[in-house]
Amino acid sequence: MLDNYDLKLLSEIQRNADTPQSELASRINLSPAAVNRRLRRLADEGVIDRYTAILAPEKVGYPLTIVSMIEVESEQIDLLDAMKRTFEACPQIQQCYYVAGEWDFVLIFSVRHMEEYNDLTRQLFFANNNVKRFKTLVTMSRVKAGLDIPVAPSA
Amino acid sequence: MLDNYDLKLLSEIQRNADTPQSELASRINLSPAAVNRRLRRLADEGVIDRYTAILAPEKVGYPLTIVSMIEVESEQIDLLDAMKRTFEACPQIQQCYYVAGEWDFVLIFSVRHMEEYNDLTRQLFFANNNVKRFKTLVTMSRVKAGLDIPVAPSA
DNA sequence: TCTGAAAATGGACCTTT
DNA sequence: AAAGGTCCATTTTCAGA
Repeated sequence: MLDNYDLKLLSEIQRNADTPQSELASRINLSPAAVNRRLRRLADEGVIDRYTAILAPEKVGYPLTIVSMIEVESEQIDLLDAMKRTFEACPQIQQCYYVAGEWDFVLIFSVRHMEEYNDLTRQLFFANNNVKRFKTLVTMSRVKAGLDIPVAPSA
Repeated sequence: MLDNYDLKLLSEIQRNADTPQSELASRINLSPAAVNRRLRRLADEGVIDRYTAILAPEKVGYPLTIVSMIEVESEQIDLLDAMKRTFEACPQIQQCYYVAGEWDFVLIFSVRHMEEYNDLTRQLFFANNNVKRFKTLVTMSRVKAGLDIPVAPSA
C-alpha cells in the first residue's frame, strides 16, 4: 500500500512540511508532478492527518509542561467516555492516552504557570468523582518533543 | 512582543499550516503581505519552531503507543546527559521529558509491535546501569495527540 | 513525463502612525 | 523607525495532454 517513495516522502515532510514539492522530487528521484499526486493521495487516504506549525512553548508564554497520571474509580464505559471528552476539550491538554497498567490515563499539559495547572486539577480531577487518585510530574526539561513516526524506507 | 495578530496567526497555523497566506489574511483582516512578513518574522525568531506533517500512526504501521517512566540510579549530570542524548537519538521515542517527582524520565514511544518495544527496553533500559527501575503503560486509545499550544488572542 | 495556467509567495516601494 | 498596503516578479502547485 505504501511504497518506498511514499515512505521517503512522509519522512521528509515530517522533518519539514515546508519543503517545495520540486525539492522533494529531486531528493527522492521522482518528477514534481508525481510528488504532487502522491502527497494528495496520502492526504486523501488519511495517512497524512494534517499539517501543522510546531511552536516553541516558552516563546508564547507556555513554559510549563506537566505530565499527569490518573487512576479512575470505575471503568464503566460511559464514565470513561465522559472523561475522554472532557480531556479532549481542554485546550491545555496536548495529549491524552488511555492506558493499561498501574494508571488509566496519562495526560500532557502545556500551561502558563503552576497556578493554571492547579486550577485545572481542581476542575478536572478534584471535581470529578471518578478520579480515584492522580500524580503530577513537572517537566524540568523537554528533552525531545515531536509526533514523528520513524517511517524509514526499507533498504 | 506578540500582538493579537500574531496570536491569531499562530492559532490558525497550528490548526492547519496549509492555509494560504491570502486566506489567513482575510481571516484576521490584514493584507497578504503583512501576513507573509509576520510569518517570516515568527519563524526567524523561533516562535514557530518548524512546520510538520502529522501522520496517522496506524496507517503507517506504528499502531502501538507506549508511555514509560524511568527512575535513575544517579542524577550525576554527565550520566543524565548521556541518557538524554540516547533517548533523543532513538527514532521510536517521540517525546522525552526529564521530570521532577516520583520518576525522572517520561518517554512516549511509537512502535510497530510489542516485540519492538521489548527490544528497545533491552537496549535502553536493561543495558543501562543508571536505570534503576522503569514502568510501562500500554496505550489502548490515543484520546488526543497533538502539540498545540492554546495561544488564544486576548479579547 | 512534460507543459502551461492558476495560485501563492515574497520583494520593492510608497504611505501611515 | 516600525508596520501596513499595493503592485509586481518569481516560485510553486497542480491539472490536462
